[in-house]
Amino acid sequence: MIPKQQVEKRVADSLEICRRQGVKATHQRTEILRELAGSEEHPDAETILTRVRQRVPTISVDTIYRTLRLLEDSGVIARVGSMRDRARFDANTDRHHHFVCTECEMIGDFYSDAMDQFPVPQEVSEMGSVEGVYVELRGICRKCKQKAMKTEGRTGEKP
Amino acid sequence: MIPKQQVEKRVADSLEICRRQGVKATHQRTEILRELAGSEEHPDAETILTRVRQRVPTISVDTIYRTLRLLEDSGVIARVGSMRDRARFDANTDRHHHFVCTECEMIGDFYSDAMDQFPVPQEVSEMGSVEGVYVELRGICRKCKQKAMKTEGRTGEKP
DNA sequence: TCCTAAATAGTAATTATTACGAATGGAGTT
DNA sequence: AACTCCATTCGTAATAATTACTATTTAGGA
Repeated sequence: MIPKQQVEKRVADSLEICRRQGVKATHQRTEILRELAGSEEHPDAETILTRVRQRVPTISVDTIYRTLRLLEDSGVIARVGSMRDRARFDANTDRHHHFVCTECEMIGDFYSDAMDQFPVPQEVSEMGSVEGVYVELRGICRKCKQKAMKTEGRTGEKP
Repeated sequence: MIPKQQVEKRVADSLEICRRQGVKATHQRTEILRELAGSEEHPDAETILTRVRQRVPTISVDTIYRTLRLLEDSGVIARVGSMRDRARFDANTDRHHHFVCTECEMIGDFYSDAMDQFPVPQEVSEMGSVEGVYVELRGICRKCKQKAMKTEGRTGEKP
């Protein structure tokens, strides 16, 4: 669980960045941001909608999606996760990367100076100018691995 | 343009990998694979459908999507591109990464030993076992940058 | 050749996301 | 406070991409 104080700081910082870009800090935007900043699980739009509705019961689907796009464009949230599933979001603006479990879709954050400081290959410089990096490590998380072990143990058993 | 010989080799190799997994090499699958292997632009499902139809006029939407999923699961093609747009595909199975233009969605391949050999941080090892890496460099491609320059030149002009 | 499971075509259904039009709300002005 | 103006939101409809269904076809082994 993320400390409340930390959540509020992130919300305040993000809204400040928005304001500097002329994006107003409405009640709905604040709550969406707060929901995301307080979550470690990188929720999808529907999950965010359900949760925010507990506090803002009339919030609409349109507002959720519109706001998520807006916040993404403003650079205070990011879209993460393998593209085979629905979009998921992250309000952590610190430079970091993600581990994605291809089994259960769990997404975890991690930090890596090495990955942050990639040398941009010549090849790429010739294609254009690099402004961001997205790194995703994919694999099987602990939980899923254990589950697989158990299931494997059963193979060969009589029914 | 990719040399025909190279395309055919890629197709043959991919089908061989499929067969070893018990996946049959049907006409449709072969043509979808051939289309992808012969393209450098990382086409989306619809584009693949249109192009393959010139050779296999009766191929269905279902077959395209089903096959793309199957080939992805078999590991002979990959899903690429920023998740804000539709899925795009790549039949290049050599270890490589992508540069994506956030303006025009152009996708270019590049190779980088440095990125291939990144040390997996302890943090991540604790989350699970890493089986793949997806790296995407994002920015503005040459073409779009030039276009932006021209447009910028116009600002301030009378209408 | 014949058999059987797997694959496909054509179409319908589902799901996520975006768009629309009326209504609301907030900042600045008088 | 009342008024204006423009952005934002709500509720719902529409769109776009992807997946599912069922009858028919096909591949590949016995």
